[in-house]
Amino acid sequence: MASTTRQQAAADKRRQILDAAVRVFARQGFHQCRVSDIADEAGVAYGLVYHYFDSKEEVLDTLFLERWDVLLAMIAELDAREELSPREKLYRIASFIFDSYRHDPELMKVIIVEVTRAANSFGLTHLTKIQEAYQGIARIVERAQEEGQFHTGVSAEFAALAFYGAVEQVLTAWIFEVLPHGEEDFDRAKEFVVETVCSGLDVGRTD
Amino acid sequence: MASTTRQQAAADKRRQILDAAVRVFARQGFHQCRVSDIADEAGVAYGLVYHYFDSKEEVLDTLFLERWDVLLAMIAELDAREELSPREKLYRIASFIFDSYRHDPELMKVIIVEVTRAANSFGLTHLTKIQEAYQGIARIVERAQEEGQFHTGVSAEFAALAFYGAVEQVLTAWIFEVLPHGEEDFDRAKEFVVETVCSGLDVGRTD
DNA sequence: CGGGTGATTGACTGACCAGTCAATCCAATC
DNA sequence: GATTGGATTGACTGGTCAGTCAATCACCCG
Repeated sequence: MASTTRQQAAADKRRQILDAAVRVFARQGFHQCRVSDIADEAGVAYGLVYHYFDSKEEVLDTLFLERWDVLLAMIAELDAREELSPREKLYRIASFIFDSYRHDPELMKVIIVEVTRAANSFGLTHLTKIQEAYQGIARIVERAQEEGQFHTGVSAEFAALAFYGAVEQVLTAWIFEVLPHGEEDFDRAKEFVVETVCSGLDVGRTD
Repeated sequence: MASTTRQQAAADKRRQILDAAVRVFARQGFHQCRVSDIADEAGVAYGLVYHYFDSKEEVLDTLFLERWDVLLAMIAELDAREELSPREKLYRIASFIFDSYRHDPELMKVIIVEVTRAANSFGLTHLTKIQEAYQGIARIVERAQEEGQFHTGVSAEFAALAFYGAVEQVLTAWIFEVLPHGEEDFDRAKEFVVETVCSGLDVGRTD
């Protein structure tokens, strides 16, 4: 177990750097911070960051993928659950995303602001990964349309984009404090987004 | 009128620089391009950019505000039009934005990618302006709720965010070619976004 | 014309910072 | 207690660019 201790210590240091990076990226932004800021925040020498990562970008990269892959797995799993209504599926996706923010606002801020909404070179690197999320949502909508639970007047791709766009926009509003967000707002937001996308704003629905 | 000619020439040069900046920003991105790229594209000396603008950012600034102020005026004007249904009002806002893209995709790409979705220092500078758009849309929704045309189960702010988020997401998908966009897709997009937000995806509506 | 004012030029400077690297440390192993 | 190799250090380098500025140009007015 001796070597395990060594490996464990190394893995801990790596994580320590990643955690520090989240705080620094959230506070200053990816482009505005220096690698030395991350090292300082982690209480580690400058060069060590380059021992564990090839570049500054790879640090952000790692943070994004760690979390995004969980989302993708979650969407895929949801798609297969025949017993759930499409509305319930969308509700769970919205829940997952909003709860991710509730649980770790700094990490979600970094992911949304520096990757998902970042149209610069970096955002493009992960375009495929981001698209996978849209496509997963679109598949859920499509299936609901085939089964007659959603009407077919709107293409599934558009619907997925609209749903995801609404979620991200609310999150962005929270991140930049354009919209207040107390503890109860998280659950309201889930309901609201799903309600809007599924039932719309018009009066005269059954619901 | 001699001095007018002089002034006119100067104004033309300024515009020439702005137009070049749109192309360069759209092609390379704000942070990725150098001021010399703008000057070269405009066929003008490096220093002249600084004769007409205080900084690289002021160039982007100017491009954004020129267009965004038109949008804000349009929303405000729409809000006052008693005879239009809320659905029609939202349709016109979506139309304005999508048509702006159709008419000048490079400019809209710059505005969306480098300002509206740019959460970095620059996006924050214009947060207030961007918020004004949300608030304008929210006012339209609110008014529709008061008059019983929209149900009150969703707060007007959330609805506005969802609507704008959906529009921006579709635009972003076009910009990054995640979604194809032939000439007929513009009109489809307007319908789809408004349909989704107003009537929702559920079956069993009157419409 | 001649002087003045604003337009135009582009070389240069100063600051910044990602990534490198040679040196040092230290824990595990024999 | 000597050896080895990964972990750790931080000074340094090389390249990039925004913004400055002194010089030059061209139009206009008296």
